[in-house]
Amino acid sequence: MAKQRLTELEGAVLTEIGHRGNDTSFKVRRAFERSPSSSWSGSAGAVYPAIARLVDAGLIATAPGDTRRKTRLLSLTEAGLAALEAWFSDPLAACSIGADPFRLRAGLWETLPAGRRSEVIAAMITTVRAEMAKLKGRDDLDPVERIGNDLAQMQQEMRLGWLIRTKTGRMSGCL
Amino acid sequence: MAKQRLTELEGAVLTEIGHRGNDTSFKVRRAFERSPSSSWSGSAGAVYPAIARLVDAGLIATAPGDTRRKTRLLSLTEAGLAALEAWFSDPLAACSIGADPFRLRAGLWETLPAGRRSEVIAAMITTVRAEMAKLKGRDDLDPVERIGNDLAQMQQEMRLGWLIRTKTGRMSGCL
DNA sequence: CCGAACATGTAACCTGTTACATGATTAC
DNA sequence: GTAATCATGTAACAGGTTACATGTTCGG
Repeated sequence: MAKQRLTELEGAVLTEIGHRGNDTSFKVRRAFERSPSSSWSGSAGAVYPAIARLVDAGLIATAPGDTRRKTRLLSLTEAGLAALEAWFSDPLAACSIGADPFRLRAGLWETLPAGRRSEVIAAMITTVRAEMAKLKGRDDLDPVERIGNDLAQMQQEMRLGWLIRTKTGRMSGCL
Repeated sequence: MAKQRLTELEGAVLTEIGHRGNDTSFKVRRAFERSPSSSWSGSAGAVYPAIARLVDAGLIATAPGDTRRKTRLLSLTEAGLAALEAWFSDPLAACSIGADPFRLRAGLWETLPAGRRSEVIAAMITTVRAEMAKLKGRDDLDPVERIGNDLAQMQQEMRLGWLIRTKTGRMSGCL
């Protein structure tokens, strides 16, 4: 009955329901769709089955909402709240490295010939700046999401700093 | 025949073969197993089928190696090299946000009662320091992987800074 | 000789993606 | 009225995880 360990998606679903006021499956799904992170597609085929699993595991309770639209209001059970806290308090899971597309690719840019490398680095700088502007423009965030958004901005700033250091370091060597 | 778009795993496989001297399926797999990132399991059921797909797509060429052990030596075809470069040069893919377990959880720590929150933050600080030490201890890295390792360290340093700022900020309010 | 590491793969299962299907409500 | 949004799901497919199966080579 009780789930062994929550996936990232399941933890995020419990977060949406427990701390972000998204009380229907649709709102949870839409929240993922609007997330700036590329790892959340918010596809119905992922979110609805995940919620169904969590209901089966006794972590989410359902109550009838607007009956004409057959909406189901979702809330965390006590077990769900405990599972969520266990999920987000686990240091090994929280502090692990994760999947960063930038980190995965950055080493390869150095293997390019100098001209092409400058082009690619310049394109990356432009794109990081654009992504950062998007993150800064988000203003309808609750406190929980605000912190995630701040951390995402800090990561983009870190990338930008690295790109600029790399560029100037290499360029000065080429002149 | 040609693949439409490479997944992160497929791009990483081509990287291992093209720029890290891992010329057999087993070495590629072992490289993923030893990666500090939690997103690579290096499971045979992921790596071998991925390589098979890339061979089918004409991106990887195979040559017989030690025949007794039926090893196959892998190398990138011209198409494979081009696909790899397209993969790592795409700015939108490279600069997207990715899946960060820390960012996903950090907002929730603030929802804990003060005592529990201090405990959790302290545990996170300890774990981030330990992870950072592991990253610093890795010394058998080629140039491509070295850059990825540096970026991972920078991210852990960023996390540590955030944790300490959060802790002191909150603690001073509590005193 | 025996265990660890090398070397390659498969099968069952679970999860996520894409695309489809259905229908109600709201804004113009 | 009609297009967008709300609202809930399913089916086919792709991909990853776990566990298993098989055999070789090397160090002690």
